[in-house]
Amino acid sequence: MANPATTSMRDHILEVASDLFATRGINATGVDTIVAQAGIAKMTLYKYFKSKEQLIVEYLQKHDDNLRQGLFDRLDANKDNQLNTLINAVMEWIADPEFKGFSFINAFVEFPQAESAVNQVSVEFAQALRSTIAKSAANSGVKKPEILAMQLSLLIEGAAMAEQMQRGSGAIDYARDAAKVLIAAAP
Amino acid sequence: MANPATTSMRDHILEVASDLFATRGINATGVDTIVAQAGIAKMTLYKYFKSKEQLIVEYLQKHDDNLRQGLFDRLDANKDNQLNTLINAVMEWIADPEFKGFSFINAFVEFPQAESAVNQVSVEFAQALRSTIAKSAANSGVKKPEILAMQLSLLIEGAAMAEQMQRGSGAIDYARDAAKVLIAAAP
DNA sequence: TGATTAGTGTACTGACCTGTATAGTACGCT
DNA sequence: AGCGTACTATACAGGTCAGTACACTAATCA
Repeated sequence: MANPATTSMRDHILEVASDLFATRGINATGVDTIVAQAGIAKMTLYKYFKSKEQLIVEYLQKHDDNLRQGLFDRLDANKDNQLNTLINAVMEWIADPEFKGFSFINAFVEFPQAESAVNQVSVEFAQALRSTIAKSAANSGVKKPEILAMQLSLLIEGAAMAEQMQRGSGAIDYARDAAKVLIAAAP
Repeated sequence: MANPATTSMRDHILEVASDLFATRGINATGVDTIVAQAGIAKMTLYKYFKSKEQLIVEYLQKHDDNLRQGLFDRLDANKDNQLNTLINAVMEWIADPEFKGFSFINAFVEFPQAESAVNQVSVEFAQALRSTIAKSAANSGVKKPEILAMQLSLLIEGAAMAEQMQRGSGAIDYARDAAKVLIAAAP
């Protein structure tokens, strides 16, 4: 492990696992791979996480926290024109070369069964993002913030997929333009 | 197997596999499961398909053909207002309770590595859908059909994901509304 | 010094994976 | 009757999966 003093073992493991989940996919990443990449013993992983599923759920949680925190920081810094600020922040997030897709979408696809805890958590986070957008819309005086939020989240999720599938396709810019049109058209 | 006279063995296998891929996920569906569900011997599967990967690719191809054919039929039946016809057709496709997501998106997520044949085929089909939309846009006299097509495809893919994650969320209707706004705003 | 704690390394279990080998059966055609 | 084809059933190879057992080392702290 690189830096045991500043980074706790638990965080280190979660970080390595997150990176592998994001780049290779969740199901395609075995526990042995995580252990090897983290340079630790398997027992250590299972000391901090009771199962691979727990690791996955915490990975989703972490990504959600990061996204959420980034958005809130931007929104706090720019109190007016919240909706555009939010859209710009999300699009920059997607445009980052390190972006590997929204983890909750990927996890949802990899765990399609509603009984799965991973599936449930994914759905929750998708709804949370939508409700964050809705709050911004409400603050901007939009009459039916939930509807606009849904529409914007479609654009956002679509842009994330498109940009993942074909980097530099222009999806981000066109999504931003479309968002502006939809925002302007919302009562 | 149910009906060997009207359905060839090969089609039967592909049909069973497609159903399992769509409902359980591709990686989560083992060859043994397909074989058991189809009521055949494993050797028979490998007589018709040289690998699981080939089965996956043909599954994607089949779904793409179905979607494409459905759209063309609708477009042929309604020569004017092609863009709205197309959007309506896609949204009905998604609203179908049997709809389990666009297979090319799910496959792309399950096979994130660009080297994978499944990944490449998925990207191709995503682009093909976009170019179908672009043609309709061009026929409708839109100035920059590729841009509008990209925006509409974001909405479509987003709506597919949202409807998958939460049935009856209204995503479809709001996506349709958003599409109308974007189409009206396109030069 | 001695005990506790954190972590390592290796080997293992039992299940599941894709793909193959092999022997046998059912049936139609000539 | 004899042959070829299509398919089945079972077993297996070789690998990977998640998760556990156990003996070991190194460091900390009383």
